[in-house]
Amino acid sequence: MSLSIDEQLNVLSRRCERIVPEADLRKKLQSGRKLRIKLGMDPTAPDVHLGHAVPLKVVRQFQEWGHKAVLIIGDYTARVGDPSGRNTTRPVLTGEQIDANAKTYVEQVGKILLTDPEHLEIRYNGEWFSKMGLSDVIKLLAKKTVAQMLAREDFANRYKSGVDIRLHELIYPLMQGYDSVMIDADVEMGGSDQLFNNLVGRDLQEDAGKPGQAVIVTPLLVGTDGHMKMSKSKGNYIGVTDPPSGQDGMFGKIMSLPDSLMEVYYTLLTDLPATEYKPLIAQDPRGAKIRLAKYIITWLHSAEAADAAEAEFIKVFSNKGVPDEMPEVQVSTDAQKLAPVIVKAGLASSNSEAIRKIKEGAVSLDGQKLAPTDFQKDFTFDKPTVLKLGRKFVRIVPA
RNA sequence: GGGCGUGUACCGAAGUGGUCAAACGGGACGGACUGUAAAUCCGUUGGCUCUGCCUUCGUUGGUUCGAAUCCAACCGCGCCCA
Repeated sequence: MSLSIDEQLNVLSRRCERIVPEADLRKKLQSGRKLRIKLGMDPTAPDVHLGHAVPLKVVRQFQEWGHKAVLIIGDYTARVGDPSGRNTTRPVLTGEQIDANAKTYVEQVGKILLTDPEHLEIRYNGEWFSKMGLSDVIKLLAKKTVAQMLAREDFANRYKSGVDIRLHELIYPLMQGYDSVMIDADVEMGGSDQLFNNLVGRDLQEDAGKPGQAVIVTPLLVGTDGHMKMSKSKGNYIGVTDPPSGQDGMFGKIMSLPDSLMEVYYTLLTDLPATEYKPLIAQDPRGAKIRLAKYIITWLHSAEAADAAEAEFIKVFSNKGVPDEMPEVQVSTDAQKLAPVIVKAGLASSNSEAIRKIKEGAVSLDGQKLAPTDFQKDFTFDKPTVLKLGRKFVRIVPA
């Protein structure tokens, strides 16, 4: 349990892209104090995914060494509403939505972190921001210059390429940094895109006459598409509460990852030694993927769920079978066209799309592929029937 | 406040009076192949009561037999000047 400081830093290095400044972190670890490890989350969407899991795993590591995680829920910033992304004015979230999101956050984060009060403190930044007056805000703004803010890479890029930057976005780093001042963070965790914001926190703390936090950033996890950062809005994420199997389950999502991602996923999401997974990936990429899928499901669900998911996967995809569990739609027993049924089953968003899919040969009933002209036919469902479109299955049940 | 630009489908981007539901690329989705990988090939990518009809090219109103294309006003965005 009592690793030397060097050993601790070595453990951390697996998931840390940068530690700034490393000497400072070393000093904090040496002090023997119980450190406060800050991690901020915006409750704008209710899903925690594997991309978040990377810094969370590091936080968990700190917890196990006896330190305390401080989770900041950015309720105040969410309440203001972030209009970045020009054409989609994001609706301002209501207090209830934020509370609901925050609650599920804490639940989901609990899959990864220790949640007892000794190890976890949860704070909402509305606690201090809601009390600030304009003069306080101006004082905060005066801490930094425009040039300093524009030094941030993504601001600089947007500015250069003419994508607008709203003024409140410029002050986000300051707000986030102010959180660090208020909770006396010793260390702030984040993805590598947070480096700038986190360093602002360090500056603000020192400016306030407090010790500055050390900043640790983790690599960004690439999403299931294989090239963009995992994020909710890109739809390329694996949620920590996703079901183990099924069409949107973890097993399938992990199996469909590009091989090129295997090594990073093993490094960031498992604790297996490189000497073990590297040869595995090289020799048997498919086996490596199955092992990874089972590892992650065991971690976030259970070993039994992992076995079941594997069995299901082999049955459905390796042996082209039919899954045990699938969503059901109730449909009347009258003769009817198939397209509306496909829409009702959620496999297409319009009749036209459903008809196209039939014409493309993507649709089958009980394993019988439909002919392109079958969209004109009437079908009668007097017994349960398995409808398949692409990889997705739905059971049609007579009502 | 002034000048100059610009606004096309999920994104980028053609199209400057009819042959435009709108080229092309990316993405996405399907099919073949496979390891639900990659690569490759093929198809689809506004809606509908589907061999036809309806609605779309920032918004509204006009010109015209006919407009994404011309005119006007308005709105958004960018750059420059103040």
